[in-house]
Amino acid sequence: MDNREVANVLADIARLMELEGEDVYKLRAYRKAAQSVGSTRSDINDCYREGRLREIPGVGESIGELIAELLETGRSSMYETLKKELPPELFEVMDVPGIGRKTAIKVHKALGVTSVQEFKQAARLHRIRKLKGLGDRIEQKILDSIERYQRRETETRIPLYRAMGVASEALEYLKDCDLERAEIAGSVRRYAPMVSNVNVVGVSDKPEAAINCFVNSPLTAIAVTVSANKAKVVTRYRVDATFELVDPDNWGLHMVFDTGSEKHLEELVEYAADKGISLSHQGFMDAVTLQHKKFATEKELYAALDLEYIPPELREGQGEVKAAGEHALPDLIERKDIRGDFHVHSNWSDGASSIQDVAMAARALGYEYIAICDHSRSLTIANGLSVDRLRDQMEQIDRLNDTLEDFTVLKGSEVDIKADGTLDLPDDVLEELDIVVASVHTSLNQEPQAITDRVVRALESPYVTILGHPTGRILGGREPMMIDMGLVIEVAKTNGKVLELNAYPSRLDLSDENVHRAVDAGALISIDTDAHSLFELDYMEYGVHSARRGWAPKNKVLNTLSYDGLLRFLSAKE
DNA sequence: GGCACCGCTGCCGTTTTTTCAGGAAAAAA
Repeated sequence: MDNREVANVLADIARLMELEGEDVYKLRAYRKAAQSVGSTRSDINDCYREGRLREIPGVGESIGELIAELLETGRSSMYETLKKELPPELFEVMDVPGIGRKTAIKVHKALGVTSVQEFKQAARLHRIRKLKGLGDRIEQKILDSIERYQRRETETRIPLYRAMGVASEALEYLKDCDLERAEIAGSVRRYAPMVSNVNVVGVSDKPEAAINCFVNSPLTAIAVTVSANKAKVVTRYRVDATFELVDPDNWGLHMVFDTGSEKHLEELVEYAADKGISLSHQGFMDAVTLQHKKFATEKELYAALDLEYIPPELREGQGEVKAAGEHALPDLIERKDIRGDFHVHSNWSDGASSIQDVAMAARALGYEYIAICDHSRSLTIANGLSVDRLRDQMEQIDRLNDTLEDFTVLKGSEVDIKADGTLDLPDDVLEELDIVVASVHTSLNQEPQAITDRVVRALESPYVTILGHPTGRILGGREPMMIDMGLVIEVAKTNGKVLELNAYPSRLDLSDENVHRAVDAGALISIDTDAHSLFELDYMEYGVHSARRGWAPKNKVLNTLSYDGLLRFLSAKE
C-alpha cells in the first residue's frame, strides 16, 4: 500500500465514524492523519520500516498501529468492522447538498436504500415522505438536490484556480523532460473560469523521450492518445491534459491555435480567408502565391493579418477579431494599474491577520490604500462586528494612519444586506465609514423578484459604495442567485454605485459576461480580493484577468484611482 | 485520537437563522 491508499482508508474511517455519530474530534483526528499521510513526501512503507510512523504529524499511538496493520496485512480490522455497520456508498449520498448525516442514515435504515440513485428512486416513488420527521417538501428538496448533484457529476470541468495548480504541476514535471521551452496554452491561458483541458505546448529536439516523459509523469491517471508529437491524458484531477511539441520557428502560430478558443479561431480563420490566406493549425499560406509563412511569435501572426495583437483573455469569439482589425480593442486594465483593494478582512472578524499586517502587506504590493471591510454584526459565524466593535476598529485605524506615510487604511465594512434589503448597520454608523461594501450572505435562494428588489433597495442607500460579490456564485459549488443583473447594473449606474468583481478564485463574481455588460452600460467596477489572509491579497491577479475577459479598460475600474482621485470620487458622491 | 504543556488535562472552528415540521438538520464566511 502506498501513501495515497493508506490516506484513503483513514479518510474512509473518518467518514464512517461520522455516520456512526462518533465524537467529532476523534474523526477529525483520523481526517487530519489522512491528510498528513497523503501529503507527506516520504514513503509510508519506509517510515514504518524505520519506525518513524509517529513522526508524521497527526499520527499517534492508535493510528500508528492501524497503519502498521494496514501495511502488514493489507487490511484493517477496525475498517472492516465499520464497513459492516454502514456501507461506504452512503458517503456519496451525504455529498449531495441538502442531505446530511442524519437524513441519510434515517432513510437508509428505514427503506434499505444506499446509493444516490436509490435515494432518488425512493423520492420519486414518494416513499420518503412517509417517514417520521420527513414530509413531502423535504422529499421534493432531496429529489431536486440529487438532480442538481447528478448534473454536476457529469461536469468534467474544474474551476480555474484548480486547473492552474494542475498546469503548474505539469510544468514542474516537464522540467525534467529535456525541453527547450514549455508554456501553458488553452483555456487556462485565457483565464476561463471553468476549465476542461489543460494544454501545454513545448519544444524539444528529443520528441519521443519528451512525450514519454510527460505520459509517465505522476500527473497521468490514464493515457488517452499518444503520437510522435502529442499526448493526451486524463490527469488524476478529473481534468484532461494535452501536451504538444511544436516547431520553434512556428511557435506563434501554434500558440494561437493551442490557446483557442474555438470560436476565436473560427473568426480568425474566416478573417484570414477574406484576405486570401489559408490559415489552420497546419500552417499559414497565401492562397495566390502559395507561399508558406512561419511565425515565431503570436504578434507576428496577428500583424501578418493586419490585426492588433489580441490578448488571450479576449479570444472568445466575442467580436475581438473585427475590433482588432479596426484597431479598436479596448485599452485593457493591467495588474500594474491597481492602486488598492477595497475588500479585505482582518482578524477583527474572520480574517487571519491584524490590520497593521494587512496594511504593510498591501503597501509592499505597491498600493496606496486598502479598505478594511470586516463582516457586520448579523453574520455571527464570521464573527461580524457589532456597532461598538466597529467604532473601536475605526479608532484603531485612525491611530494606525497617524503612523503611516504615503499609505492610507480606509475605514470600511462589508455590511450584510438582510433578507428585506435593509442594511445590517444603522445609517449614522455607515456615514462614518469611508467605504461600504454591501453583500448578500443569507437567504440566497430568494425568488428573482425578491432578490432583485432586495439588492436594488441596498443600492438606493446613499451610504453604500460597492455591491460585494453581486451574484453569490461559487464556481463548481453554488449557482448564482436568480438576480436580474441587467436591472442591477442599471440601478448601480444611476445611483453611482460600484459593482465588485470579487477576485476570490472560487467566486470571480461578477462573471466576465457581467463585467462586459456593466462596462458597456457605463457602470464602474472594482476588483477586490476579499482576502482573509495576507497571501490572498495576490488573488488580485485572478481578478484583473477576469476583468480583462470582460473587456474592462483601466478607467472603468475604481481601484485604479490614485488616493487623491479616490477621495475626489468619494466626496463627489456626498 | 493527537498534542502541548505540565496535570490526576483540556483543547481541537465558530453561532445564529432558516426551513420544514412540530425537534432537528442545514447553511452562511
